[in-house]
Amino acid sequence: MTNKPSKHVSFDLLPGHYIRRLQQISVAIFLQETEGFGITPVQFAALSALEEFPQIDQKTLANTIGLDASTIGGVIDRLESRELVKRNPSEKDRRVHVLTLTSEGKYLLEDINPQVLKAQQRILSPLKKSQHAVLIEMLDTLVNGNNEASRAPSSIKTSENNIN
Amino acid sequence: MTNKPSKHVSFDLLPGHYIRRLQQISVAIFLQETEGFGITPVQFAALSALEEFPQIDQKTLANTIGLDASTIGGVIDRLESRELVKRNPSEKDRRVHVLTLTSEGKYLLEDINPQVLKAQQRILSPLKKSQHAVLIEMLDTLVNGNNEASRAPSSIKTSENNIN
DNA sequence: TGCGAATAGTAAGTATACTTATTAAATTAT
DNA sequence: ATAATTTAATAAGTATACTTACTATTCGCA
Repeated sequence: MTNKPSKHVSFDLLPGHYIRRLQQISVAIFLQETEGFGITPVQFAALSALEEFPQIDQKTLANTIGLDASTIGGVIDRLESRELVKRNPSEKDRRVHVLTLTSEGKYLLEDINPQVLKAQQRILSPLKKSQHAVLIEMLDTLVNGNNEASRAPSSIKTSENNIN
Repeated sequence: MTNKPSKHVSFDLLPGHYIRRLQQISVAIFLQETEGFGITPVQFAALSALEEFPQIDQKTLANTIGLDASTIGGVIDRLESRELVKRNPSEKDRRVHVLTLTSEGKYLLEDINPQVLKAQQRILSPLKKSQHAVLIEMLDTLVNGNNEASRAPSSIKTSENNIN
């Protein structure tokens, strides 16, 4: 490594490069396995979060799935135009749009879930089964350990006592 | 702020979700550590690849850093407008643009390299030192093991799809 | 040699994902 | 109570990153 003529960095040894490539691959596999649903990974995350936490507003949803406030609007626009999600004005705070899953949204989630799981397994498939949990654990450590670096930190993880 | 997390949030146990979040964080840290250079991770990868493999064309560069052919054009546009890179017509093949690093490009690479290394260390910092190589190894396994899933694989051509 | 196939690059369209700025509404401070 | 601040959402601008479609050129082969 130090016998290289120049002091350039071999970009393919850098974690950032691998992380970017893995994200590209992860998205590609997700889209392949969920073909026909027309749903992106981010849209799926939004729908899942809405199923788990109904009636949340856009900002909370953004924080939950790790998105910037300015990004979530477009995501909701696309889900709303397909009537998978509804935007309702809040009575308590007129700035807020309360989000709800429609029945179609719920049905789609049910249908797509097995395919999403298949995609996740396929992403991990080059690793030995015993290594899957090790990787997840490491990713969790990296994401939560670098929480402050992200614009949209998942604050729900750190504030309460649910850290395991 | 006070949104109650569930013990078992399905989507954030999924590797795809962690990978997406880690990519966001990785980019954010890169940009923080290289502030003032105005260079993105992809642009850095392109410059590094050009330093290592001078005189390559856009397609080869795209394959080298794992980018789609339609994405590399814009990246080169931006680097060329800052005169970090030059597009030269090839004499052998008039379709091809041969790329070269300018002196400014080389100087910038030299200057930015320490900051890039710092960024990479910061990304990994939540892990124990002994785990760094384990993670890189796993990422390498995942990226190369899922090579065919990516649009821009380094060498794989799906010769099977001659179906017209 | 000539013609269809393949290739390099570009363009248009869609979807994250960020930044800063703006608007409207709610909250805090004086 | 009014002013200052904060907040939720949106908008405009930039940069990946993909898809399909298109042009220009080169290659393969009969």
